[in-house]
Amino acid sequence: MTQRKKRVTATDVARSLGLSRATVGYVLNNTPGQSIPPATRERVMAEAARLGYRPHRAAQALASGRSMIILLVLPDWPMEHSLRLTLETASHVLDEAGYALVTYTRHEGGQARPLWELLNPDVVIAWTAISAAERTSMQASGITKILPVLQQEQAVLSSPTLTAGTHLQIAHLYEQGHRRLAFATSVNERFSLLAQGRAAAAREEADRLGAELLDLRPVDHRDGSVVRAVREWHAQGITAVAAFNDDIAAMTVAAAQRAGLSVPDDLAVIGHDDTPMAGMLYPSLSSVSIDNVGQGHYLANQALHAAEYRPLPEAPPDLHAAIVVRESTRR
Amino acid sequence: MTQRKKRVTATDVARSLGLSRATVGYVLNNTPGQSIPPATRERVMAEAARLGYRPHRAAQALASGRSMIILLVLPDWPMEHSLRLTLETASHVLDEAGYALVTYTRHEGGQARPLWELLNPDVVIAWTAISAAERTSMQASGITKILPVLQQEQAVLSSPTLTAGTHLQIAHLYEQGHRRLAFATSVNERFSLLAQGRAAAAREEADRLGAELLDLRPVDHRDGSVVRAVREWHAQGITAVAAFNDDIAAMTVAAAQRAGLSVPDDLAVIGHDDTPMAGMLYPSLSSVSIDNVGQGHYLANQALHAAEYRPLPEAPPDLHAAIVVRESTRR
DNA sequence: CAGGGTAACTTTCGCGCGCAAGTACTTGTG
DNA sequence: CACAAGTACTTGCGCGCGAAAGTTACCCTG
Repeated sequence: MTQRKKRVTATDVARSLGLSRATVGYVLNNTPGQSIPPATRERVMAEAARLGYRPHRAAQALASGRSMIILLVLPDWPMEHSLRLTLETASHVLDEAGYALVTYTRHEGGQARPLWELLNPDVVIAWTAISAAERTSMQASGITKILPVLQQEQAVLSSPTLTAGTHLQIAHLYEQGHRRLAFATSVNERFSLLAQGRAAAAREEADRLGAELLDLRPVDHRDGSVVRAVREWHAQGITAVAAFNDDIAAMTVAAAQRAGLSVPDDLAVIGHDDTPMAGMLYPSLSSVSIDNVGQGHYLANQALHAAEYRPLPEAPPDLHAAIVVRESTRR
Repeated sequence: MTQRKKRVTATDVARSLGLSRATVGYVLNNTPGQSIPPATRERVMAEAARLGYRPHRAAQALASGRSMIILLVLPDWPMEHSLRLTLETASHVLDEAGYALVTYTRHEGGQARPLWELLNPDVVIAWTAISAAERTSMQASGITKILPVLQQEQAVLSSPTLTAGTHLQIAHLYEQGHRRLAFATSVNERFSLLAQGRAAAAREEADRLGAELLDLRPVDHRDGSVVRAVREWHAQGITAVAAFNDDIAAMTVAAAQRAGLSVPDDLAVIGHDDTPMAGMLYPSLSSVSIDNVGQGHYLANQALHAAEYRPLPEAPPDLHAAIVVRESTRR
C-alpha cells in the first residue's frame, strides 16, 4: 500500500546513512582488504535490513560475471523417486554456498532454446553424458564449466553410480540359490542407453559368479510381451529375474501371476530403485535402494569444485547401493 | 583453442560492421519505430551470426527490468507422472514466447533462500496456494506478479483442476452398481490438504448420487492399516473403494489380495492419475487420467497473461479428466 | 615537526544492454 | 527554393552492482 514498487538499492542504503555506495558495498559483500570499523559495519547492516535491501541478482551477475546458478541437466527418464532426495540434498548444499540449483529436463521435442542459454549458469552438470551438439551450444552461450567431462556415453553408463545396483541384484539372486537368470528391461526408448549399461553389468556379474544369464529382453504389458517372456522363462527353467527398475519388476510379477506362476516360488523377481510402490504390492517387491543423500552431496561438491575450485572430496562417493529384501525374492 | 573466452557483445558486432551499438541493438531486438533498411538489417544479422553473438541475459535483465523467467512453485508432492506432460507443454509454450520456465519444489527443510530470491522471475505461479510468508518473501524480492491470486487454500483445493477426477471416480463406481463405498487417502502429510479436498469431493458426489460413502481414512502398508481397512470394509458390506491416487489404489488392491479377497469381485478399486504403473499390475488398475496438455497450456497462458497482459483465454480449461476402465473395477 | 603509514572512507570505472533523444542527410511538396 | 517530413543512423544515459584506484584525516616515529 504505502510502499511504491521501487526496489531498494545499495545506493538507497548509502544515501540514507550518509555514506558512499562503495562502503556499503564493501560491508555487504564482506570484501576482504578493507578496513571498516565494526560500528560502521553494523550501521550498514542494520540500515540495509531496515530498508529491506535485496541485492539485484541481474546487476550482480552483470558486474561480477557470475550468475550463481548451477544447471543440472537431467535425462528424459521418469526418475522422480530415485532422484527426489538426491536433488533435495544437492540443492540444499549448493544453496548454503550461495548457489541456486536449477534442473532442466530435456524433452524429445526440445525447447526452442535450452535453459542454459536463458539462465547463463556458471556450471552445467549433466546426469549423463552431453552430446556434442549440446556441448557446442553451451560453449557458444559462454559456459565453460561443463560436467561431466567425459564425452563417451559408454564411460558414463558403465559408471558405478548407474550400474552398482545391477551387480547387487544378480549377486542377491545368486545367493538365494538361483542359477538360471533373466534380465528384463524397458521398451521405453528413453531408457535405452541406461538399459544397455545395466544389461551389460548384469551379464558381467553373472559371468563372474558362474550363473547363467539366459535371456535379456525388453518387455511391455501392452503388447503381451511380458506374459510371453514369463512363460518362456519358466519353460527354460529360469527361476529368477532381475529387472531394470521397479516398474518393470512389478510388470513382471503381474505377468507371472497372470500366467499362473507363483512369485517367488516359481519365479523370483527383483526391481531397482526401491520406489515407494515396491513395498505396497503383493507380493512386495525386493529392490535396490540407492544412497540418494550421498549422491546429492557428490553432485553438489562436483558443482562447487567446478564453480570455484573447491577441493573435490578425495574419495569418490561410496554409493551404498543396498538390497532391500522383500517377498518377491524371499525363499 | 584459438578463441579467447571473451564473450561476443553487441558492441563487437557494431564495431566489426562500422555501425553504432544502438543500430545493432535495434535490429537485434526488432525495436519498433525505427527505420532500418533491410540491407543493413541483414548485414547486422549476418554479422551477429558469424561472430556467434549471444545476448547477455543478465545485462538484458538489468537494462529492461525483466528477467524472462517464470517460476513455477510446485508442492512437495510426488507427482512426477501426472505433471511431466503438463510441464513439457507449459515450458514449450512459454519458451516460444521467449520465457524460461523454471520449477521450484518446496521442501519441508526448506532452502536457506528460496529460488525466487535468486532468480528474480518476472512471474511466480504456484500450483497450489501460497502462504502469507511466501508471498511476503516474494514481494520483498521485488516480485509483483504472483499467481494464483487466491489466498485461501480452500478455494484452490476445491478447484475443479484437483477434484474433478474424484467426482468421476465415485460416479464410475456408482455406475458399476456399487452403493456402499469407501475413500482411501494417504497417510503422507505432504498430501493432507489435497487429500482433504478430494475426500470432500468424494462425499459430495456420493451424496449427490445417493450412494453411501461409509468410510474415509488414510491407509498405509507399513503399519498394517490397509489390510485392516480392507477387512473392515468388507465386513461392512462396502464393495468399492476410490483411492486418492494410484499408489494408494495399488496398496489397497494388494491388501485385498492378502486378505483373501478378490478384486474386483469382492472389492472394486479405482485410482487416480493414471500412472504408467496402473496398467502394469494384476489386476490392472482403473484410474482417472487428466488432460495434462490442456493443463500445460492453461498454466502457460496464465503466466503469459500476468507477464505481459496477453489476453487470458476466455474459457477456463476444460480439463477432460476421464475414467480409464481396467480390471480393478470391471464387472 | 616533516615524513611515512594507515584507517576510513569516496570517486570512478566498467559489466552489456535498452532505449530516449539527438543529428545529418535525403526526399517530397507547394 | 524553402521547409516540412522522413530516413538512416549516432550519442549518451541509466540499470545496480563489484571493485580498483584515489583521497582524506589522523597517528606514530625519529
